[in-house]
Amino acid sequence: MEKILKEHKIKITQGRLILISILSNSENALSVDEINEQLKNRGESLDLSTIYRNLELFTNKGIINKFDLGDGKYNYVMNHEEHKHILECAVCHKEVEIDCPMQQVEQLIRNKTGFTLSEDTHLDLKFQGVCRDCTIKKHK
Amino acid sequence: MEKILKEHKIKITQGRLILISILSNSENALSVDEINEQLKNRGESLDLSTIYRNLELFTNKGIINKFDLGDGKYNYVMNHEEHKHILECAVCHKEVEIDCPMQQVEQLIRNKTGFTLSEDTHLDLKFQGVCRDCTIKKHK
DNA sequence: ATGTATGCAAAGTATTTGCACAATC
DNA sequence: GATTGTGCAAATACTTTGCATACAT
Repeated sequence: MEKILKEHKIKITQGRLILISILSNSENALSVDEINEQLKNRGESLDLSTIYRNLELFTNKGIINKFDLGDGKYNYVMNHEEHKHILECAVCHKEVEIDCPMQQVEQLIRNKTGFTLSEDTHLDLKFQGVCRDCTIKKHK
Repeated sequence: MEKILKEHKIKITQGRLILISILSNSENALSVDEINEQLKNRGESLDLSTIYRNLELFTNKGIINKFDLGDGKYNYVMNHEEHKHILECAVCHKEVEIDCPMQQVEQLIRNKTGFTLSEDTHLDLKFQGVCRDCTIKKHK
């Protein structure tokens, strides 16, 4: 657990270690409520503001991802797949890089159906698109 | 606009017609704030509670979709692609049907990058997965 | 010792709900 | 005319922020 924090140059505190541990041990995206429950289960406690502040820190560092799974609040998961995809505009050929959006889709599907997608589901995803500028020009 | 409401057996009111009209005229997912702005632009007004109640109604009827685009609130779009995908468990071959999750991905990408994905991006999406029961058995 | 993290209390934002009145079929 | 929708006001849920104290290096 310490390794993750060190790698991202985050000061090590008891609370952060526990948070990372809780997140690492869950395949599901966890709500703040669920994280709090798990803290209680371990006989620990952290203030809500501390939890939120650290989750935001971890999110900014790319350690975790947060998604709304349709329940009006955020759910947090370890960011296992850090790979990117390239989007190329079909008109002007400008390129943009995006984080693979499939982790969110995987969480949504897991949440709604209980199905765990196989890891390679998205590997050959090719996105085709048109950038904003070219979209605007087209409409003129 | 009336047609959509009639098709779903929703009582026609002035407010609902305007809401559907606003949503129909936007390719982007709109936040409640943005919907409210557009109401003002048209010289109309609806109470927030009315807006929320109707958006929920439309969502339940499948007329619109709501997504969080990473800004902590919901954004609402007409549900253009109503097609489903079949998820088959690789172990027990149970099947589950899910709404195509790509509309949310498209909105996320449009929101973050300005790119509009081509409509056929997702047509040949094949999801492979394992259902909850079989996942649990595997871990035993 | 310095800088950063935490807890507490309060505030902010998005959304929901109860109820009386108004609009629709 | 009976039922359903709306506005208003208040409540709820989630998340954020300010500040004084505590912790980590």
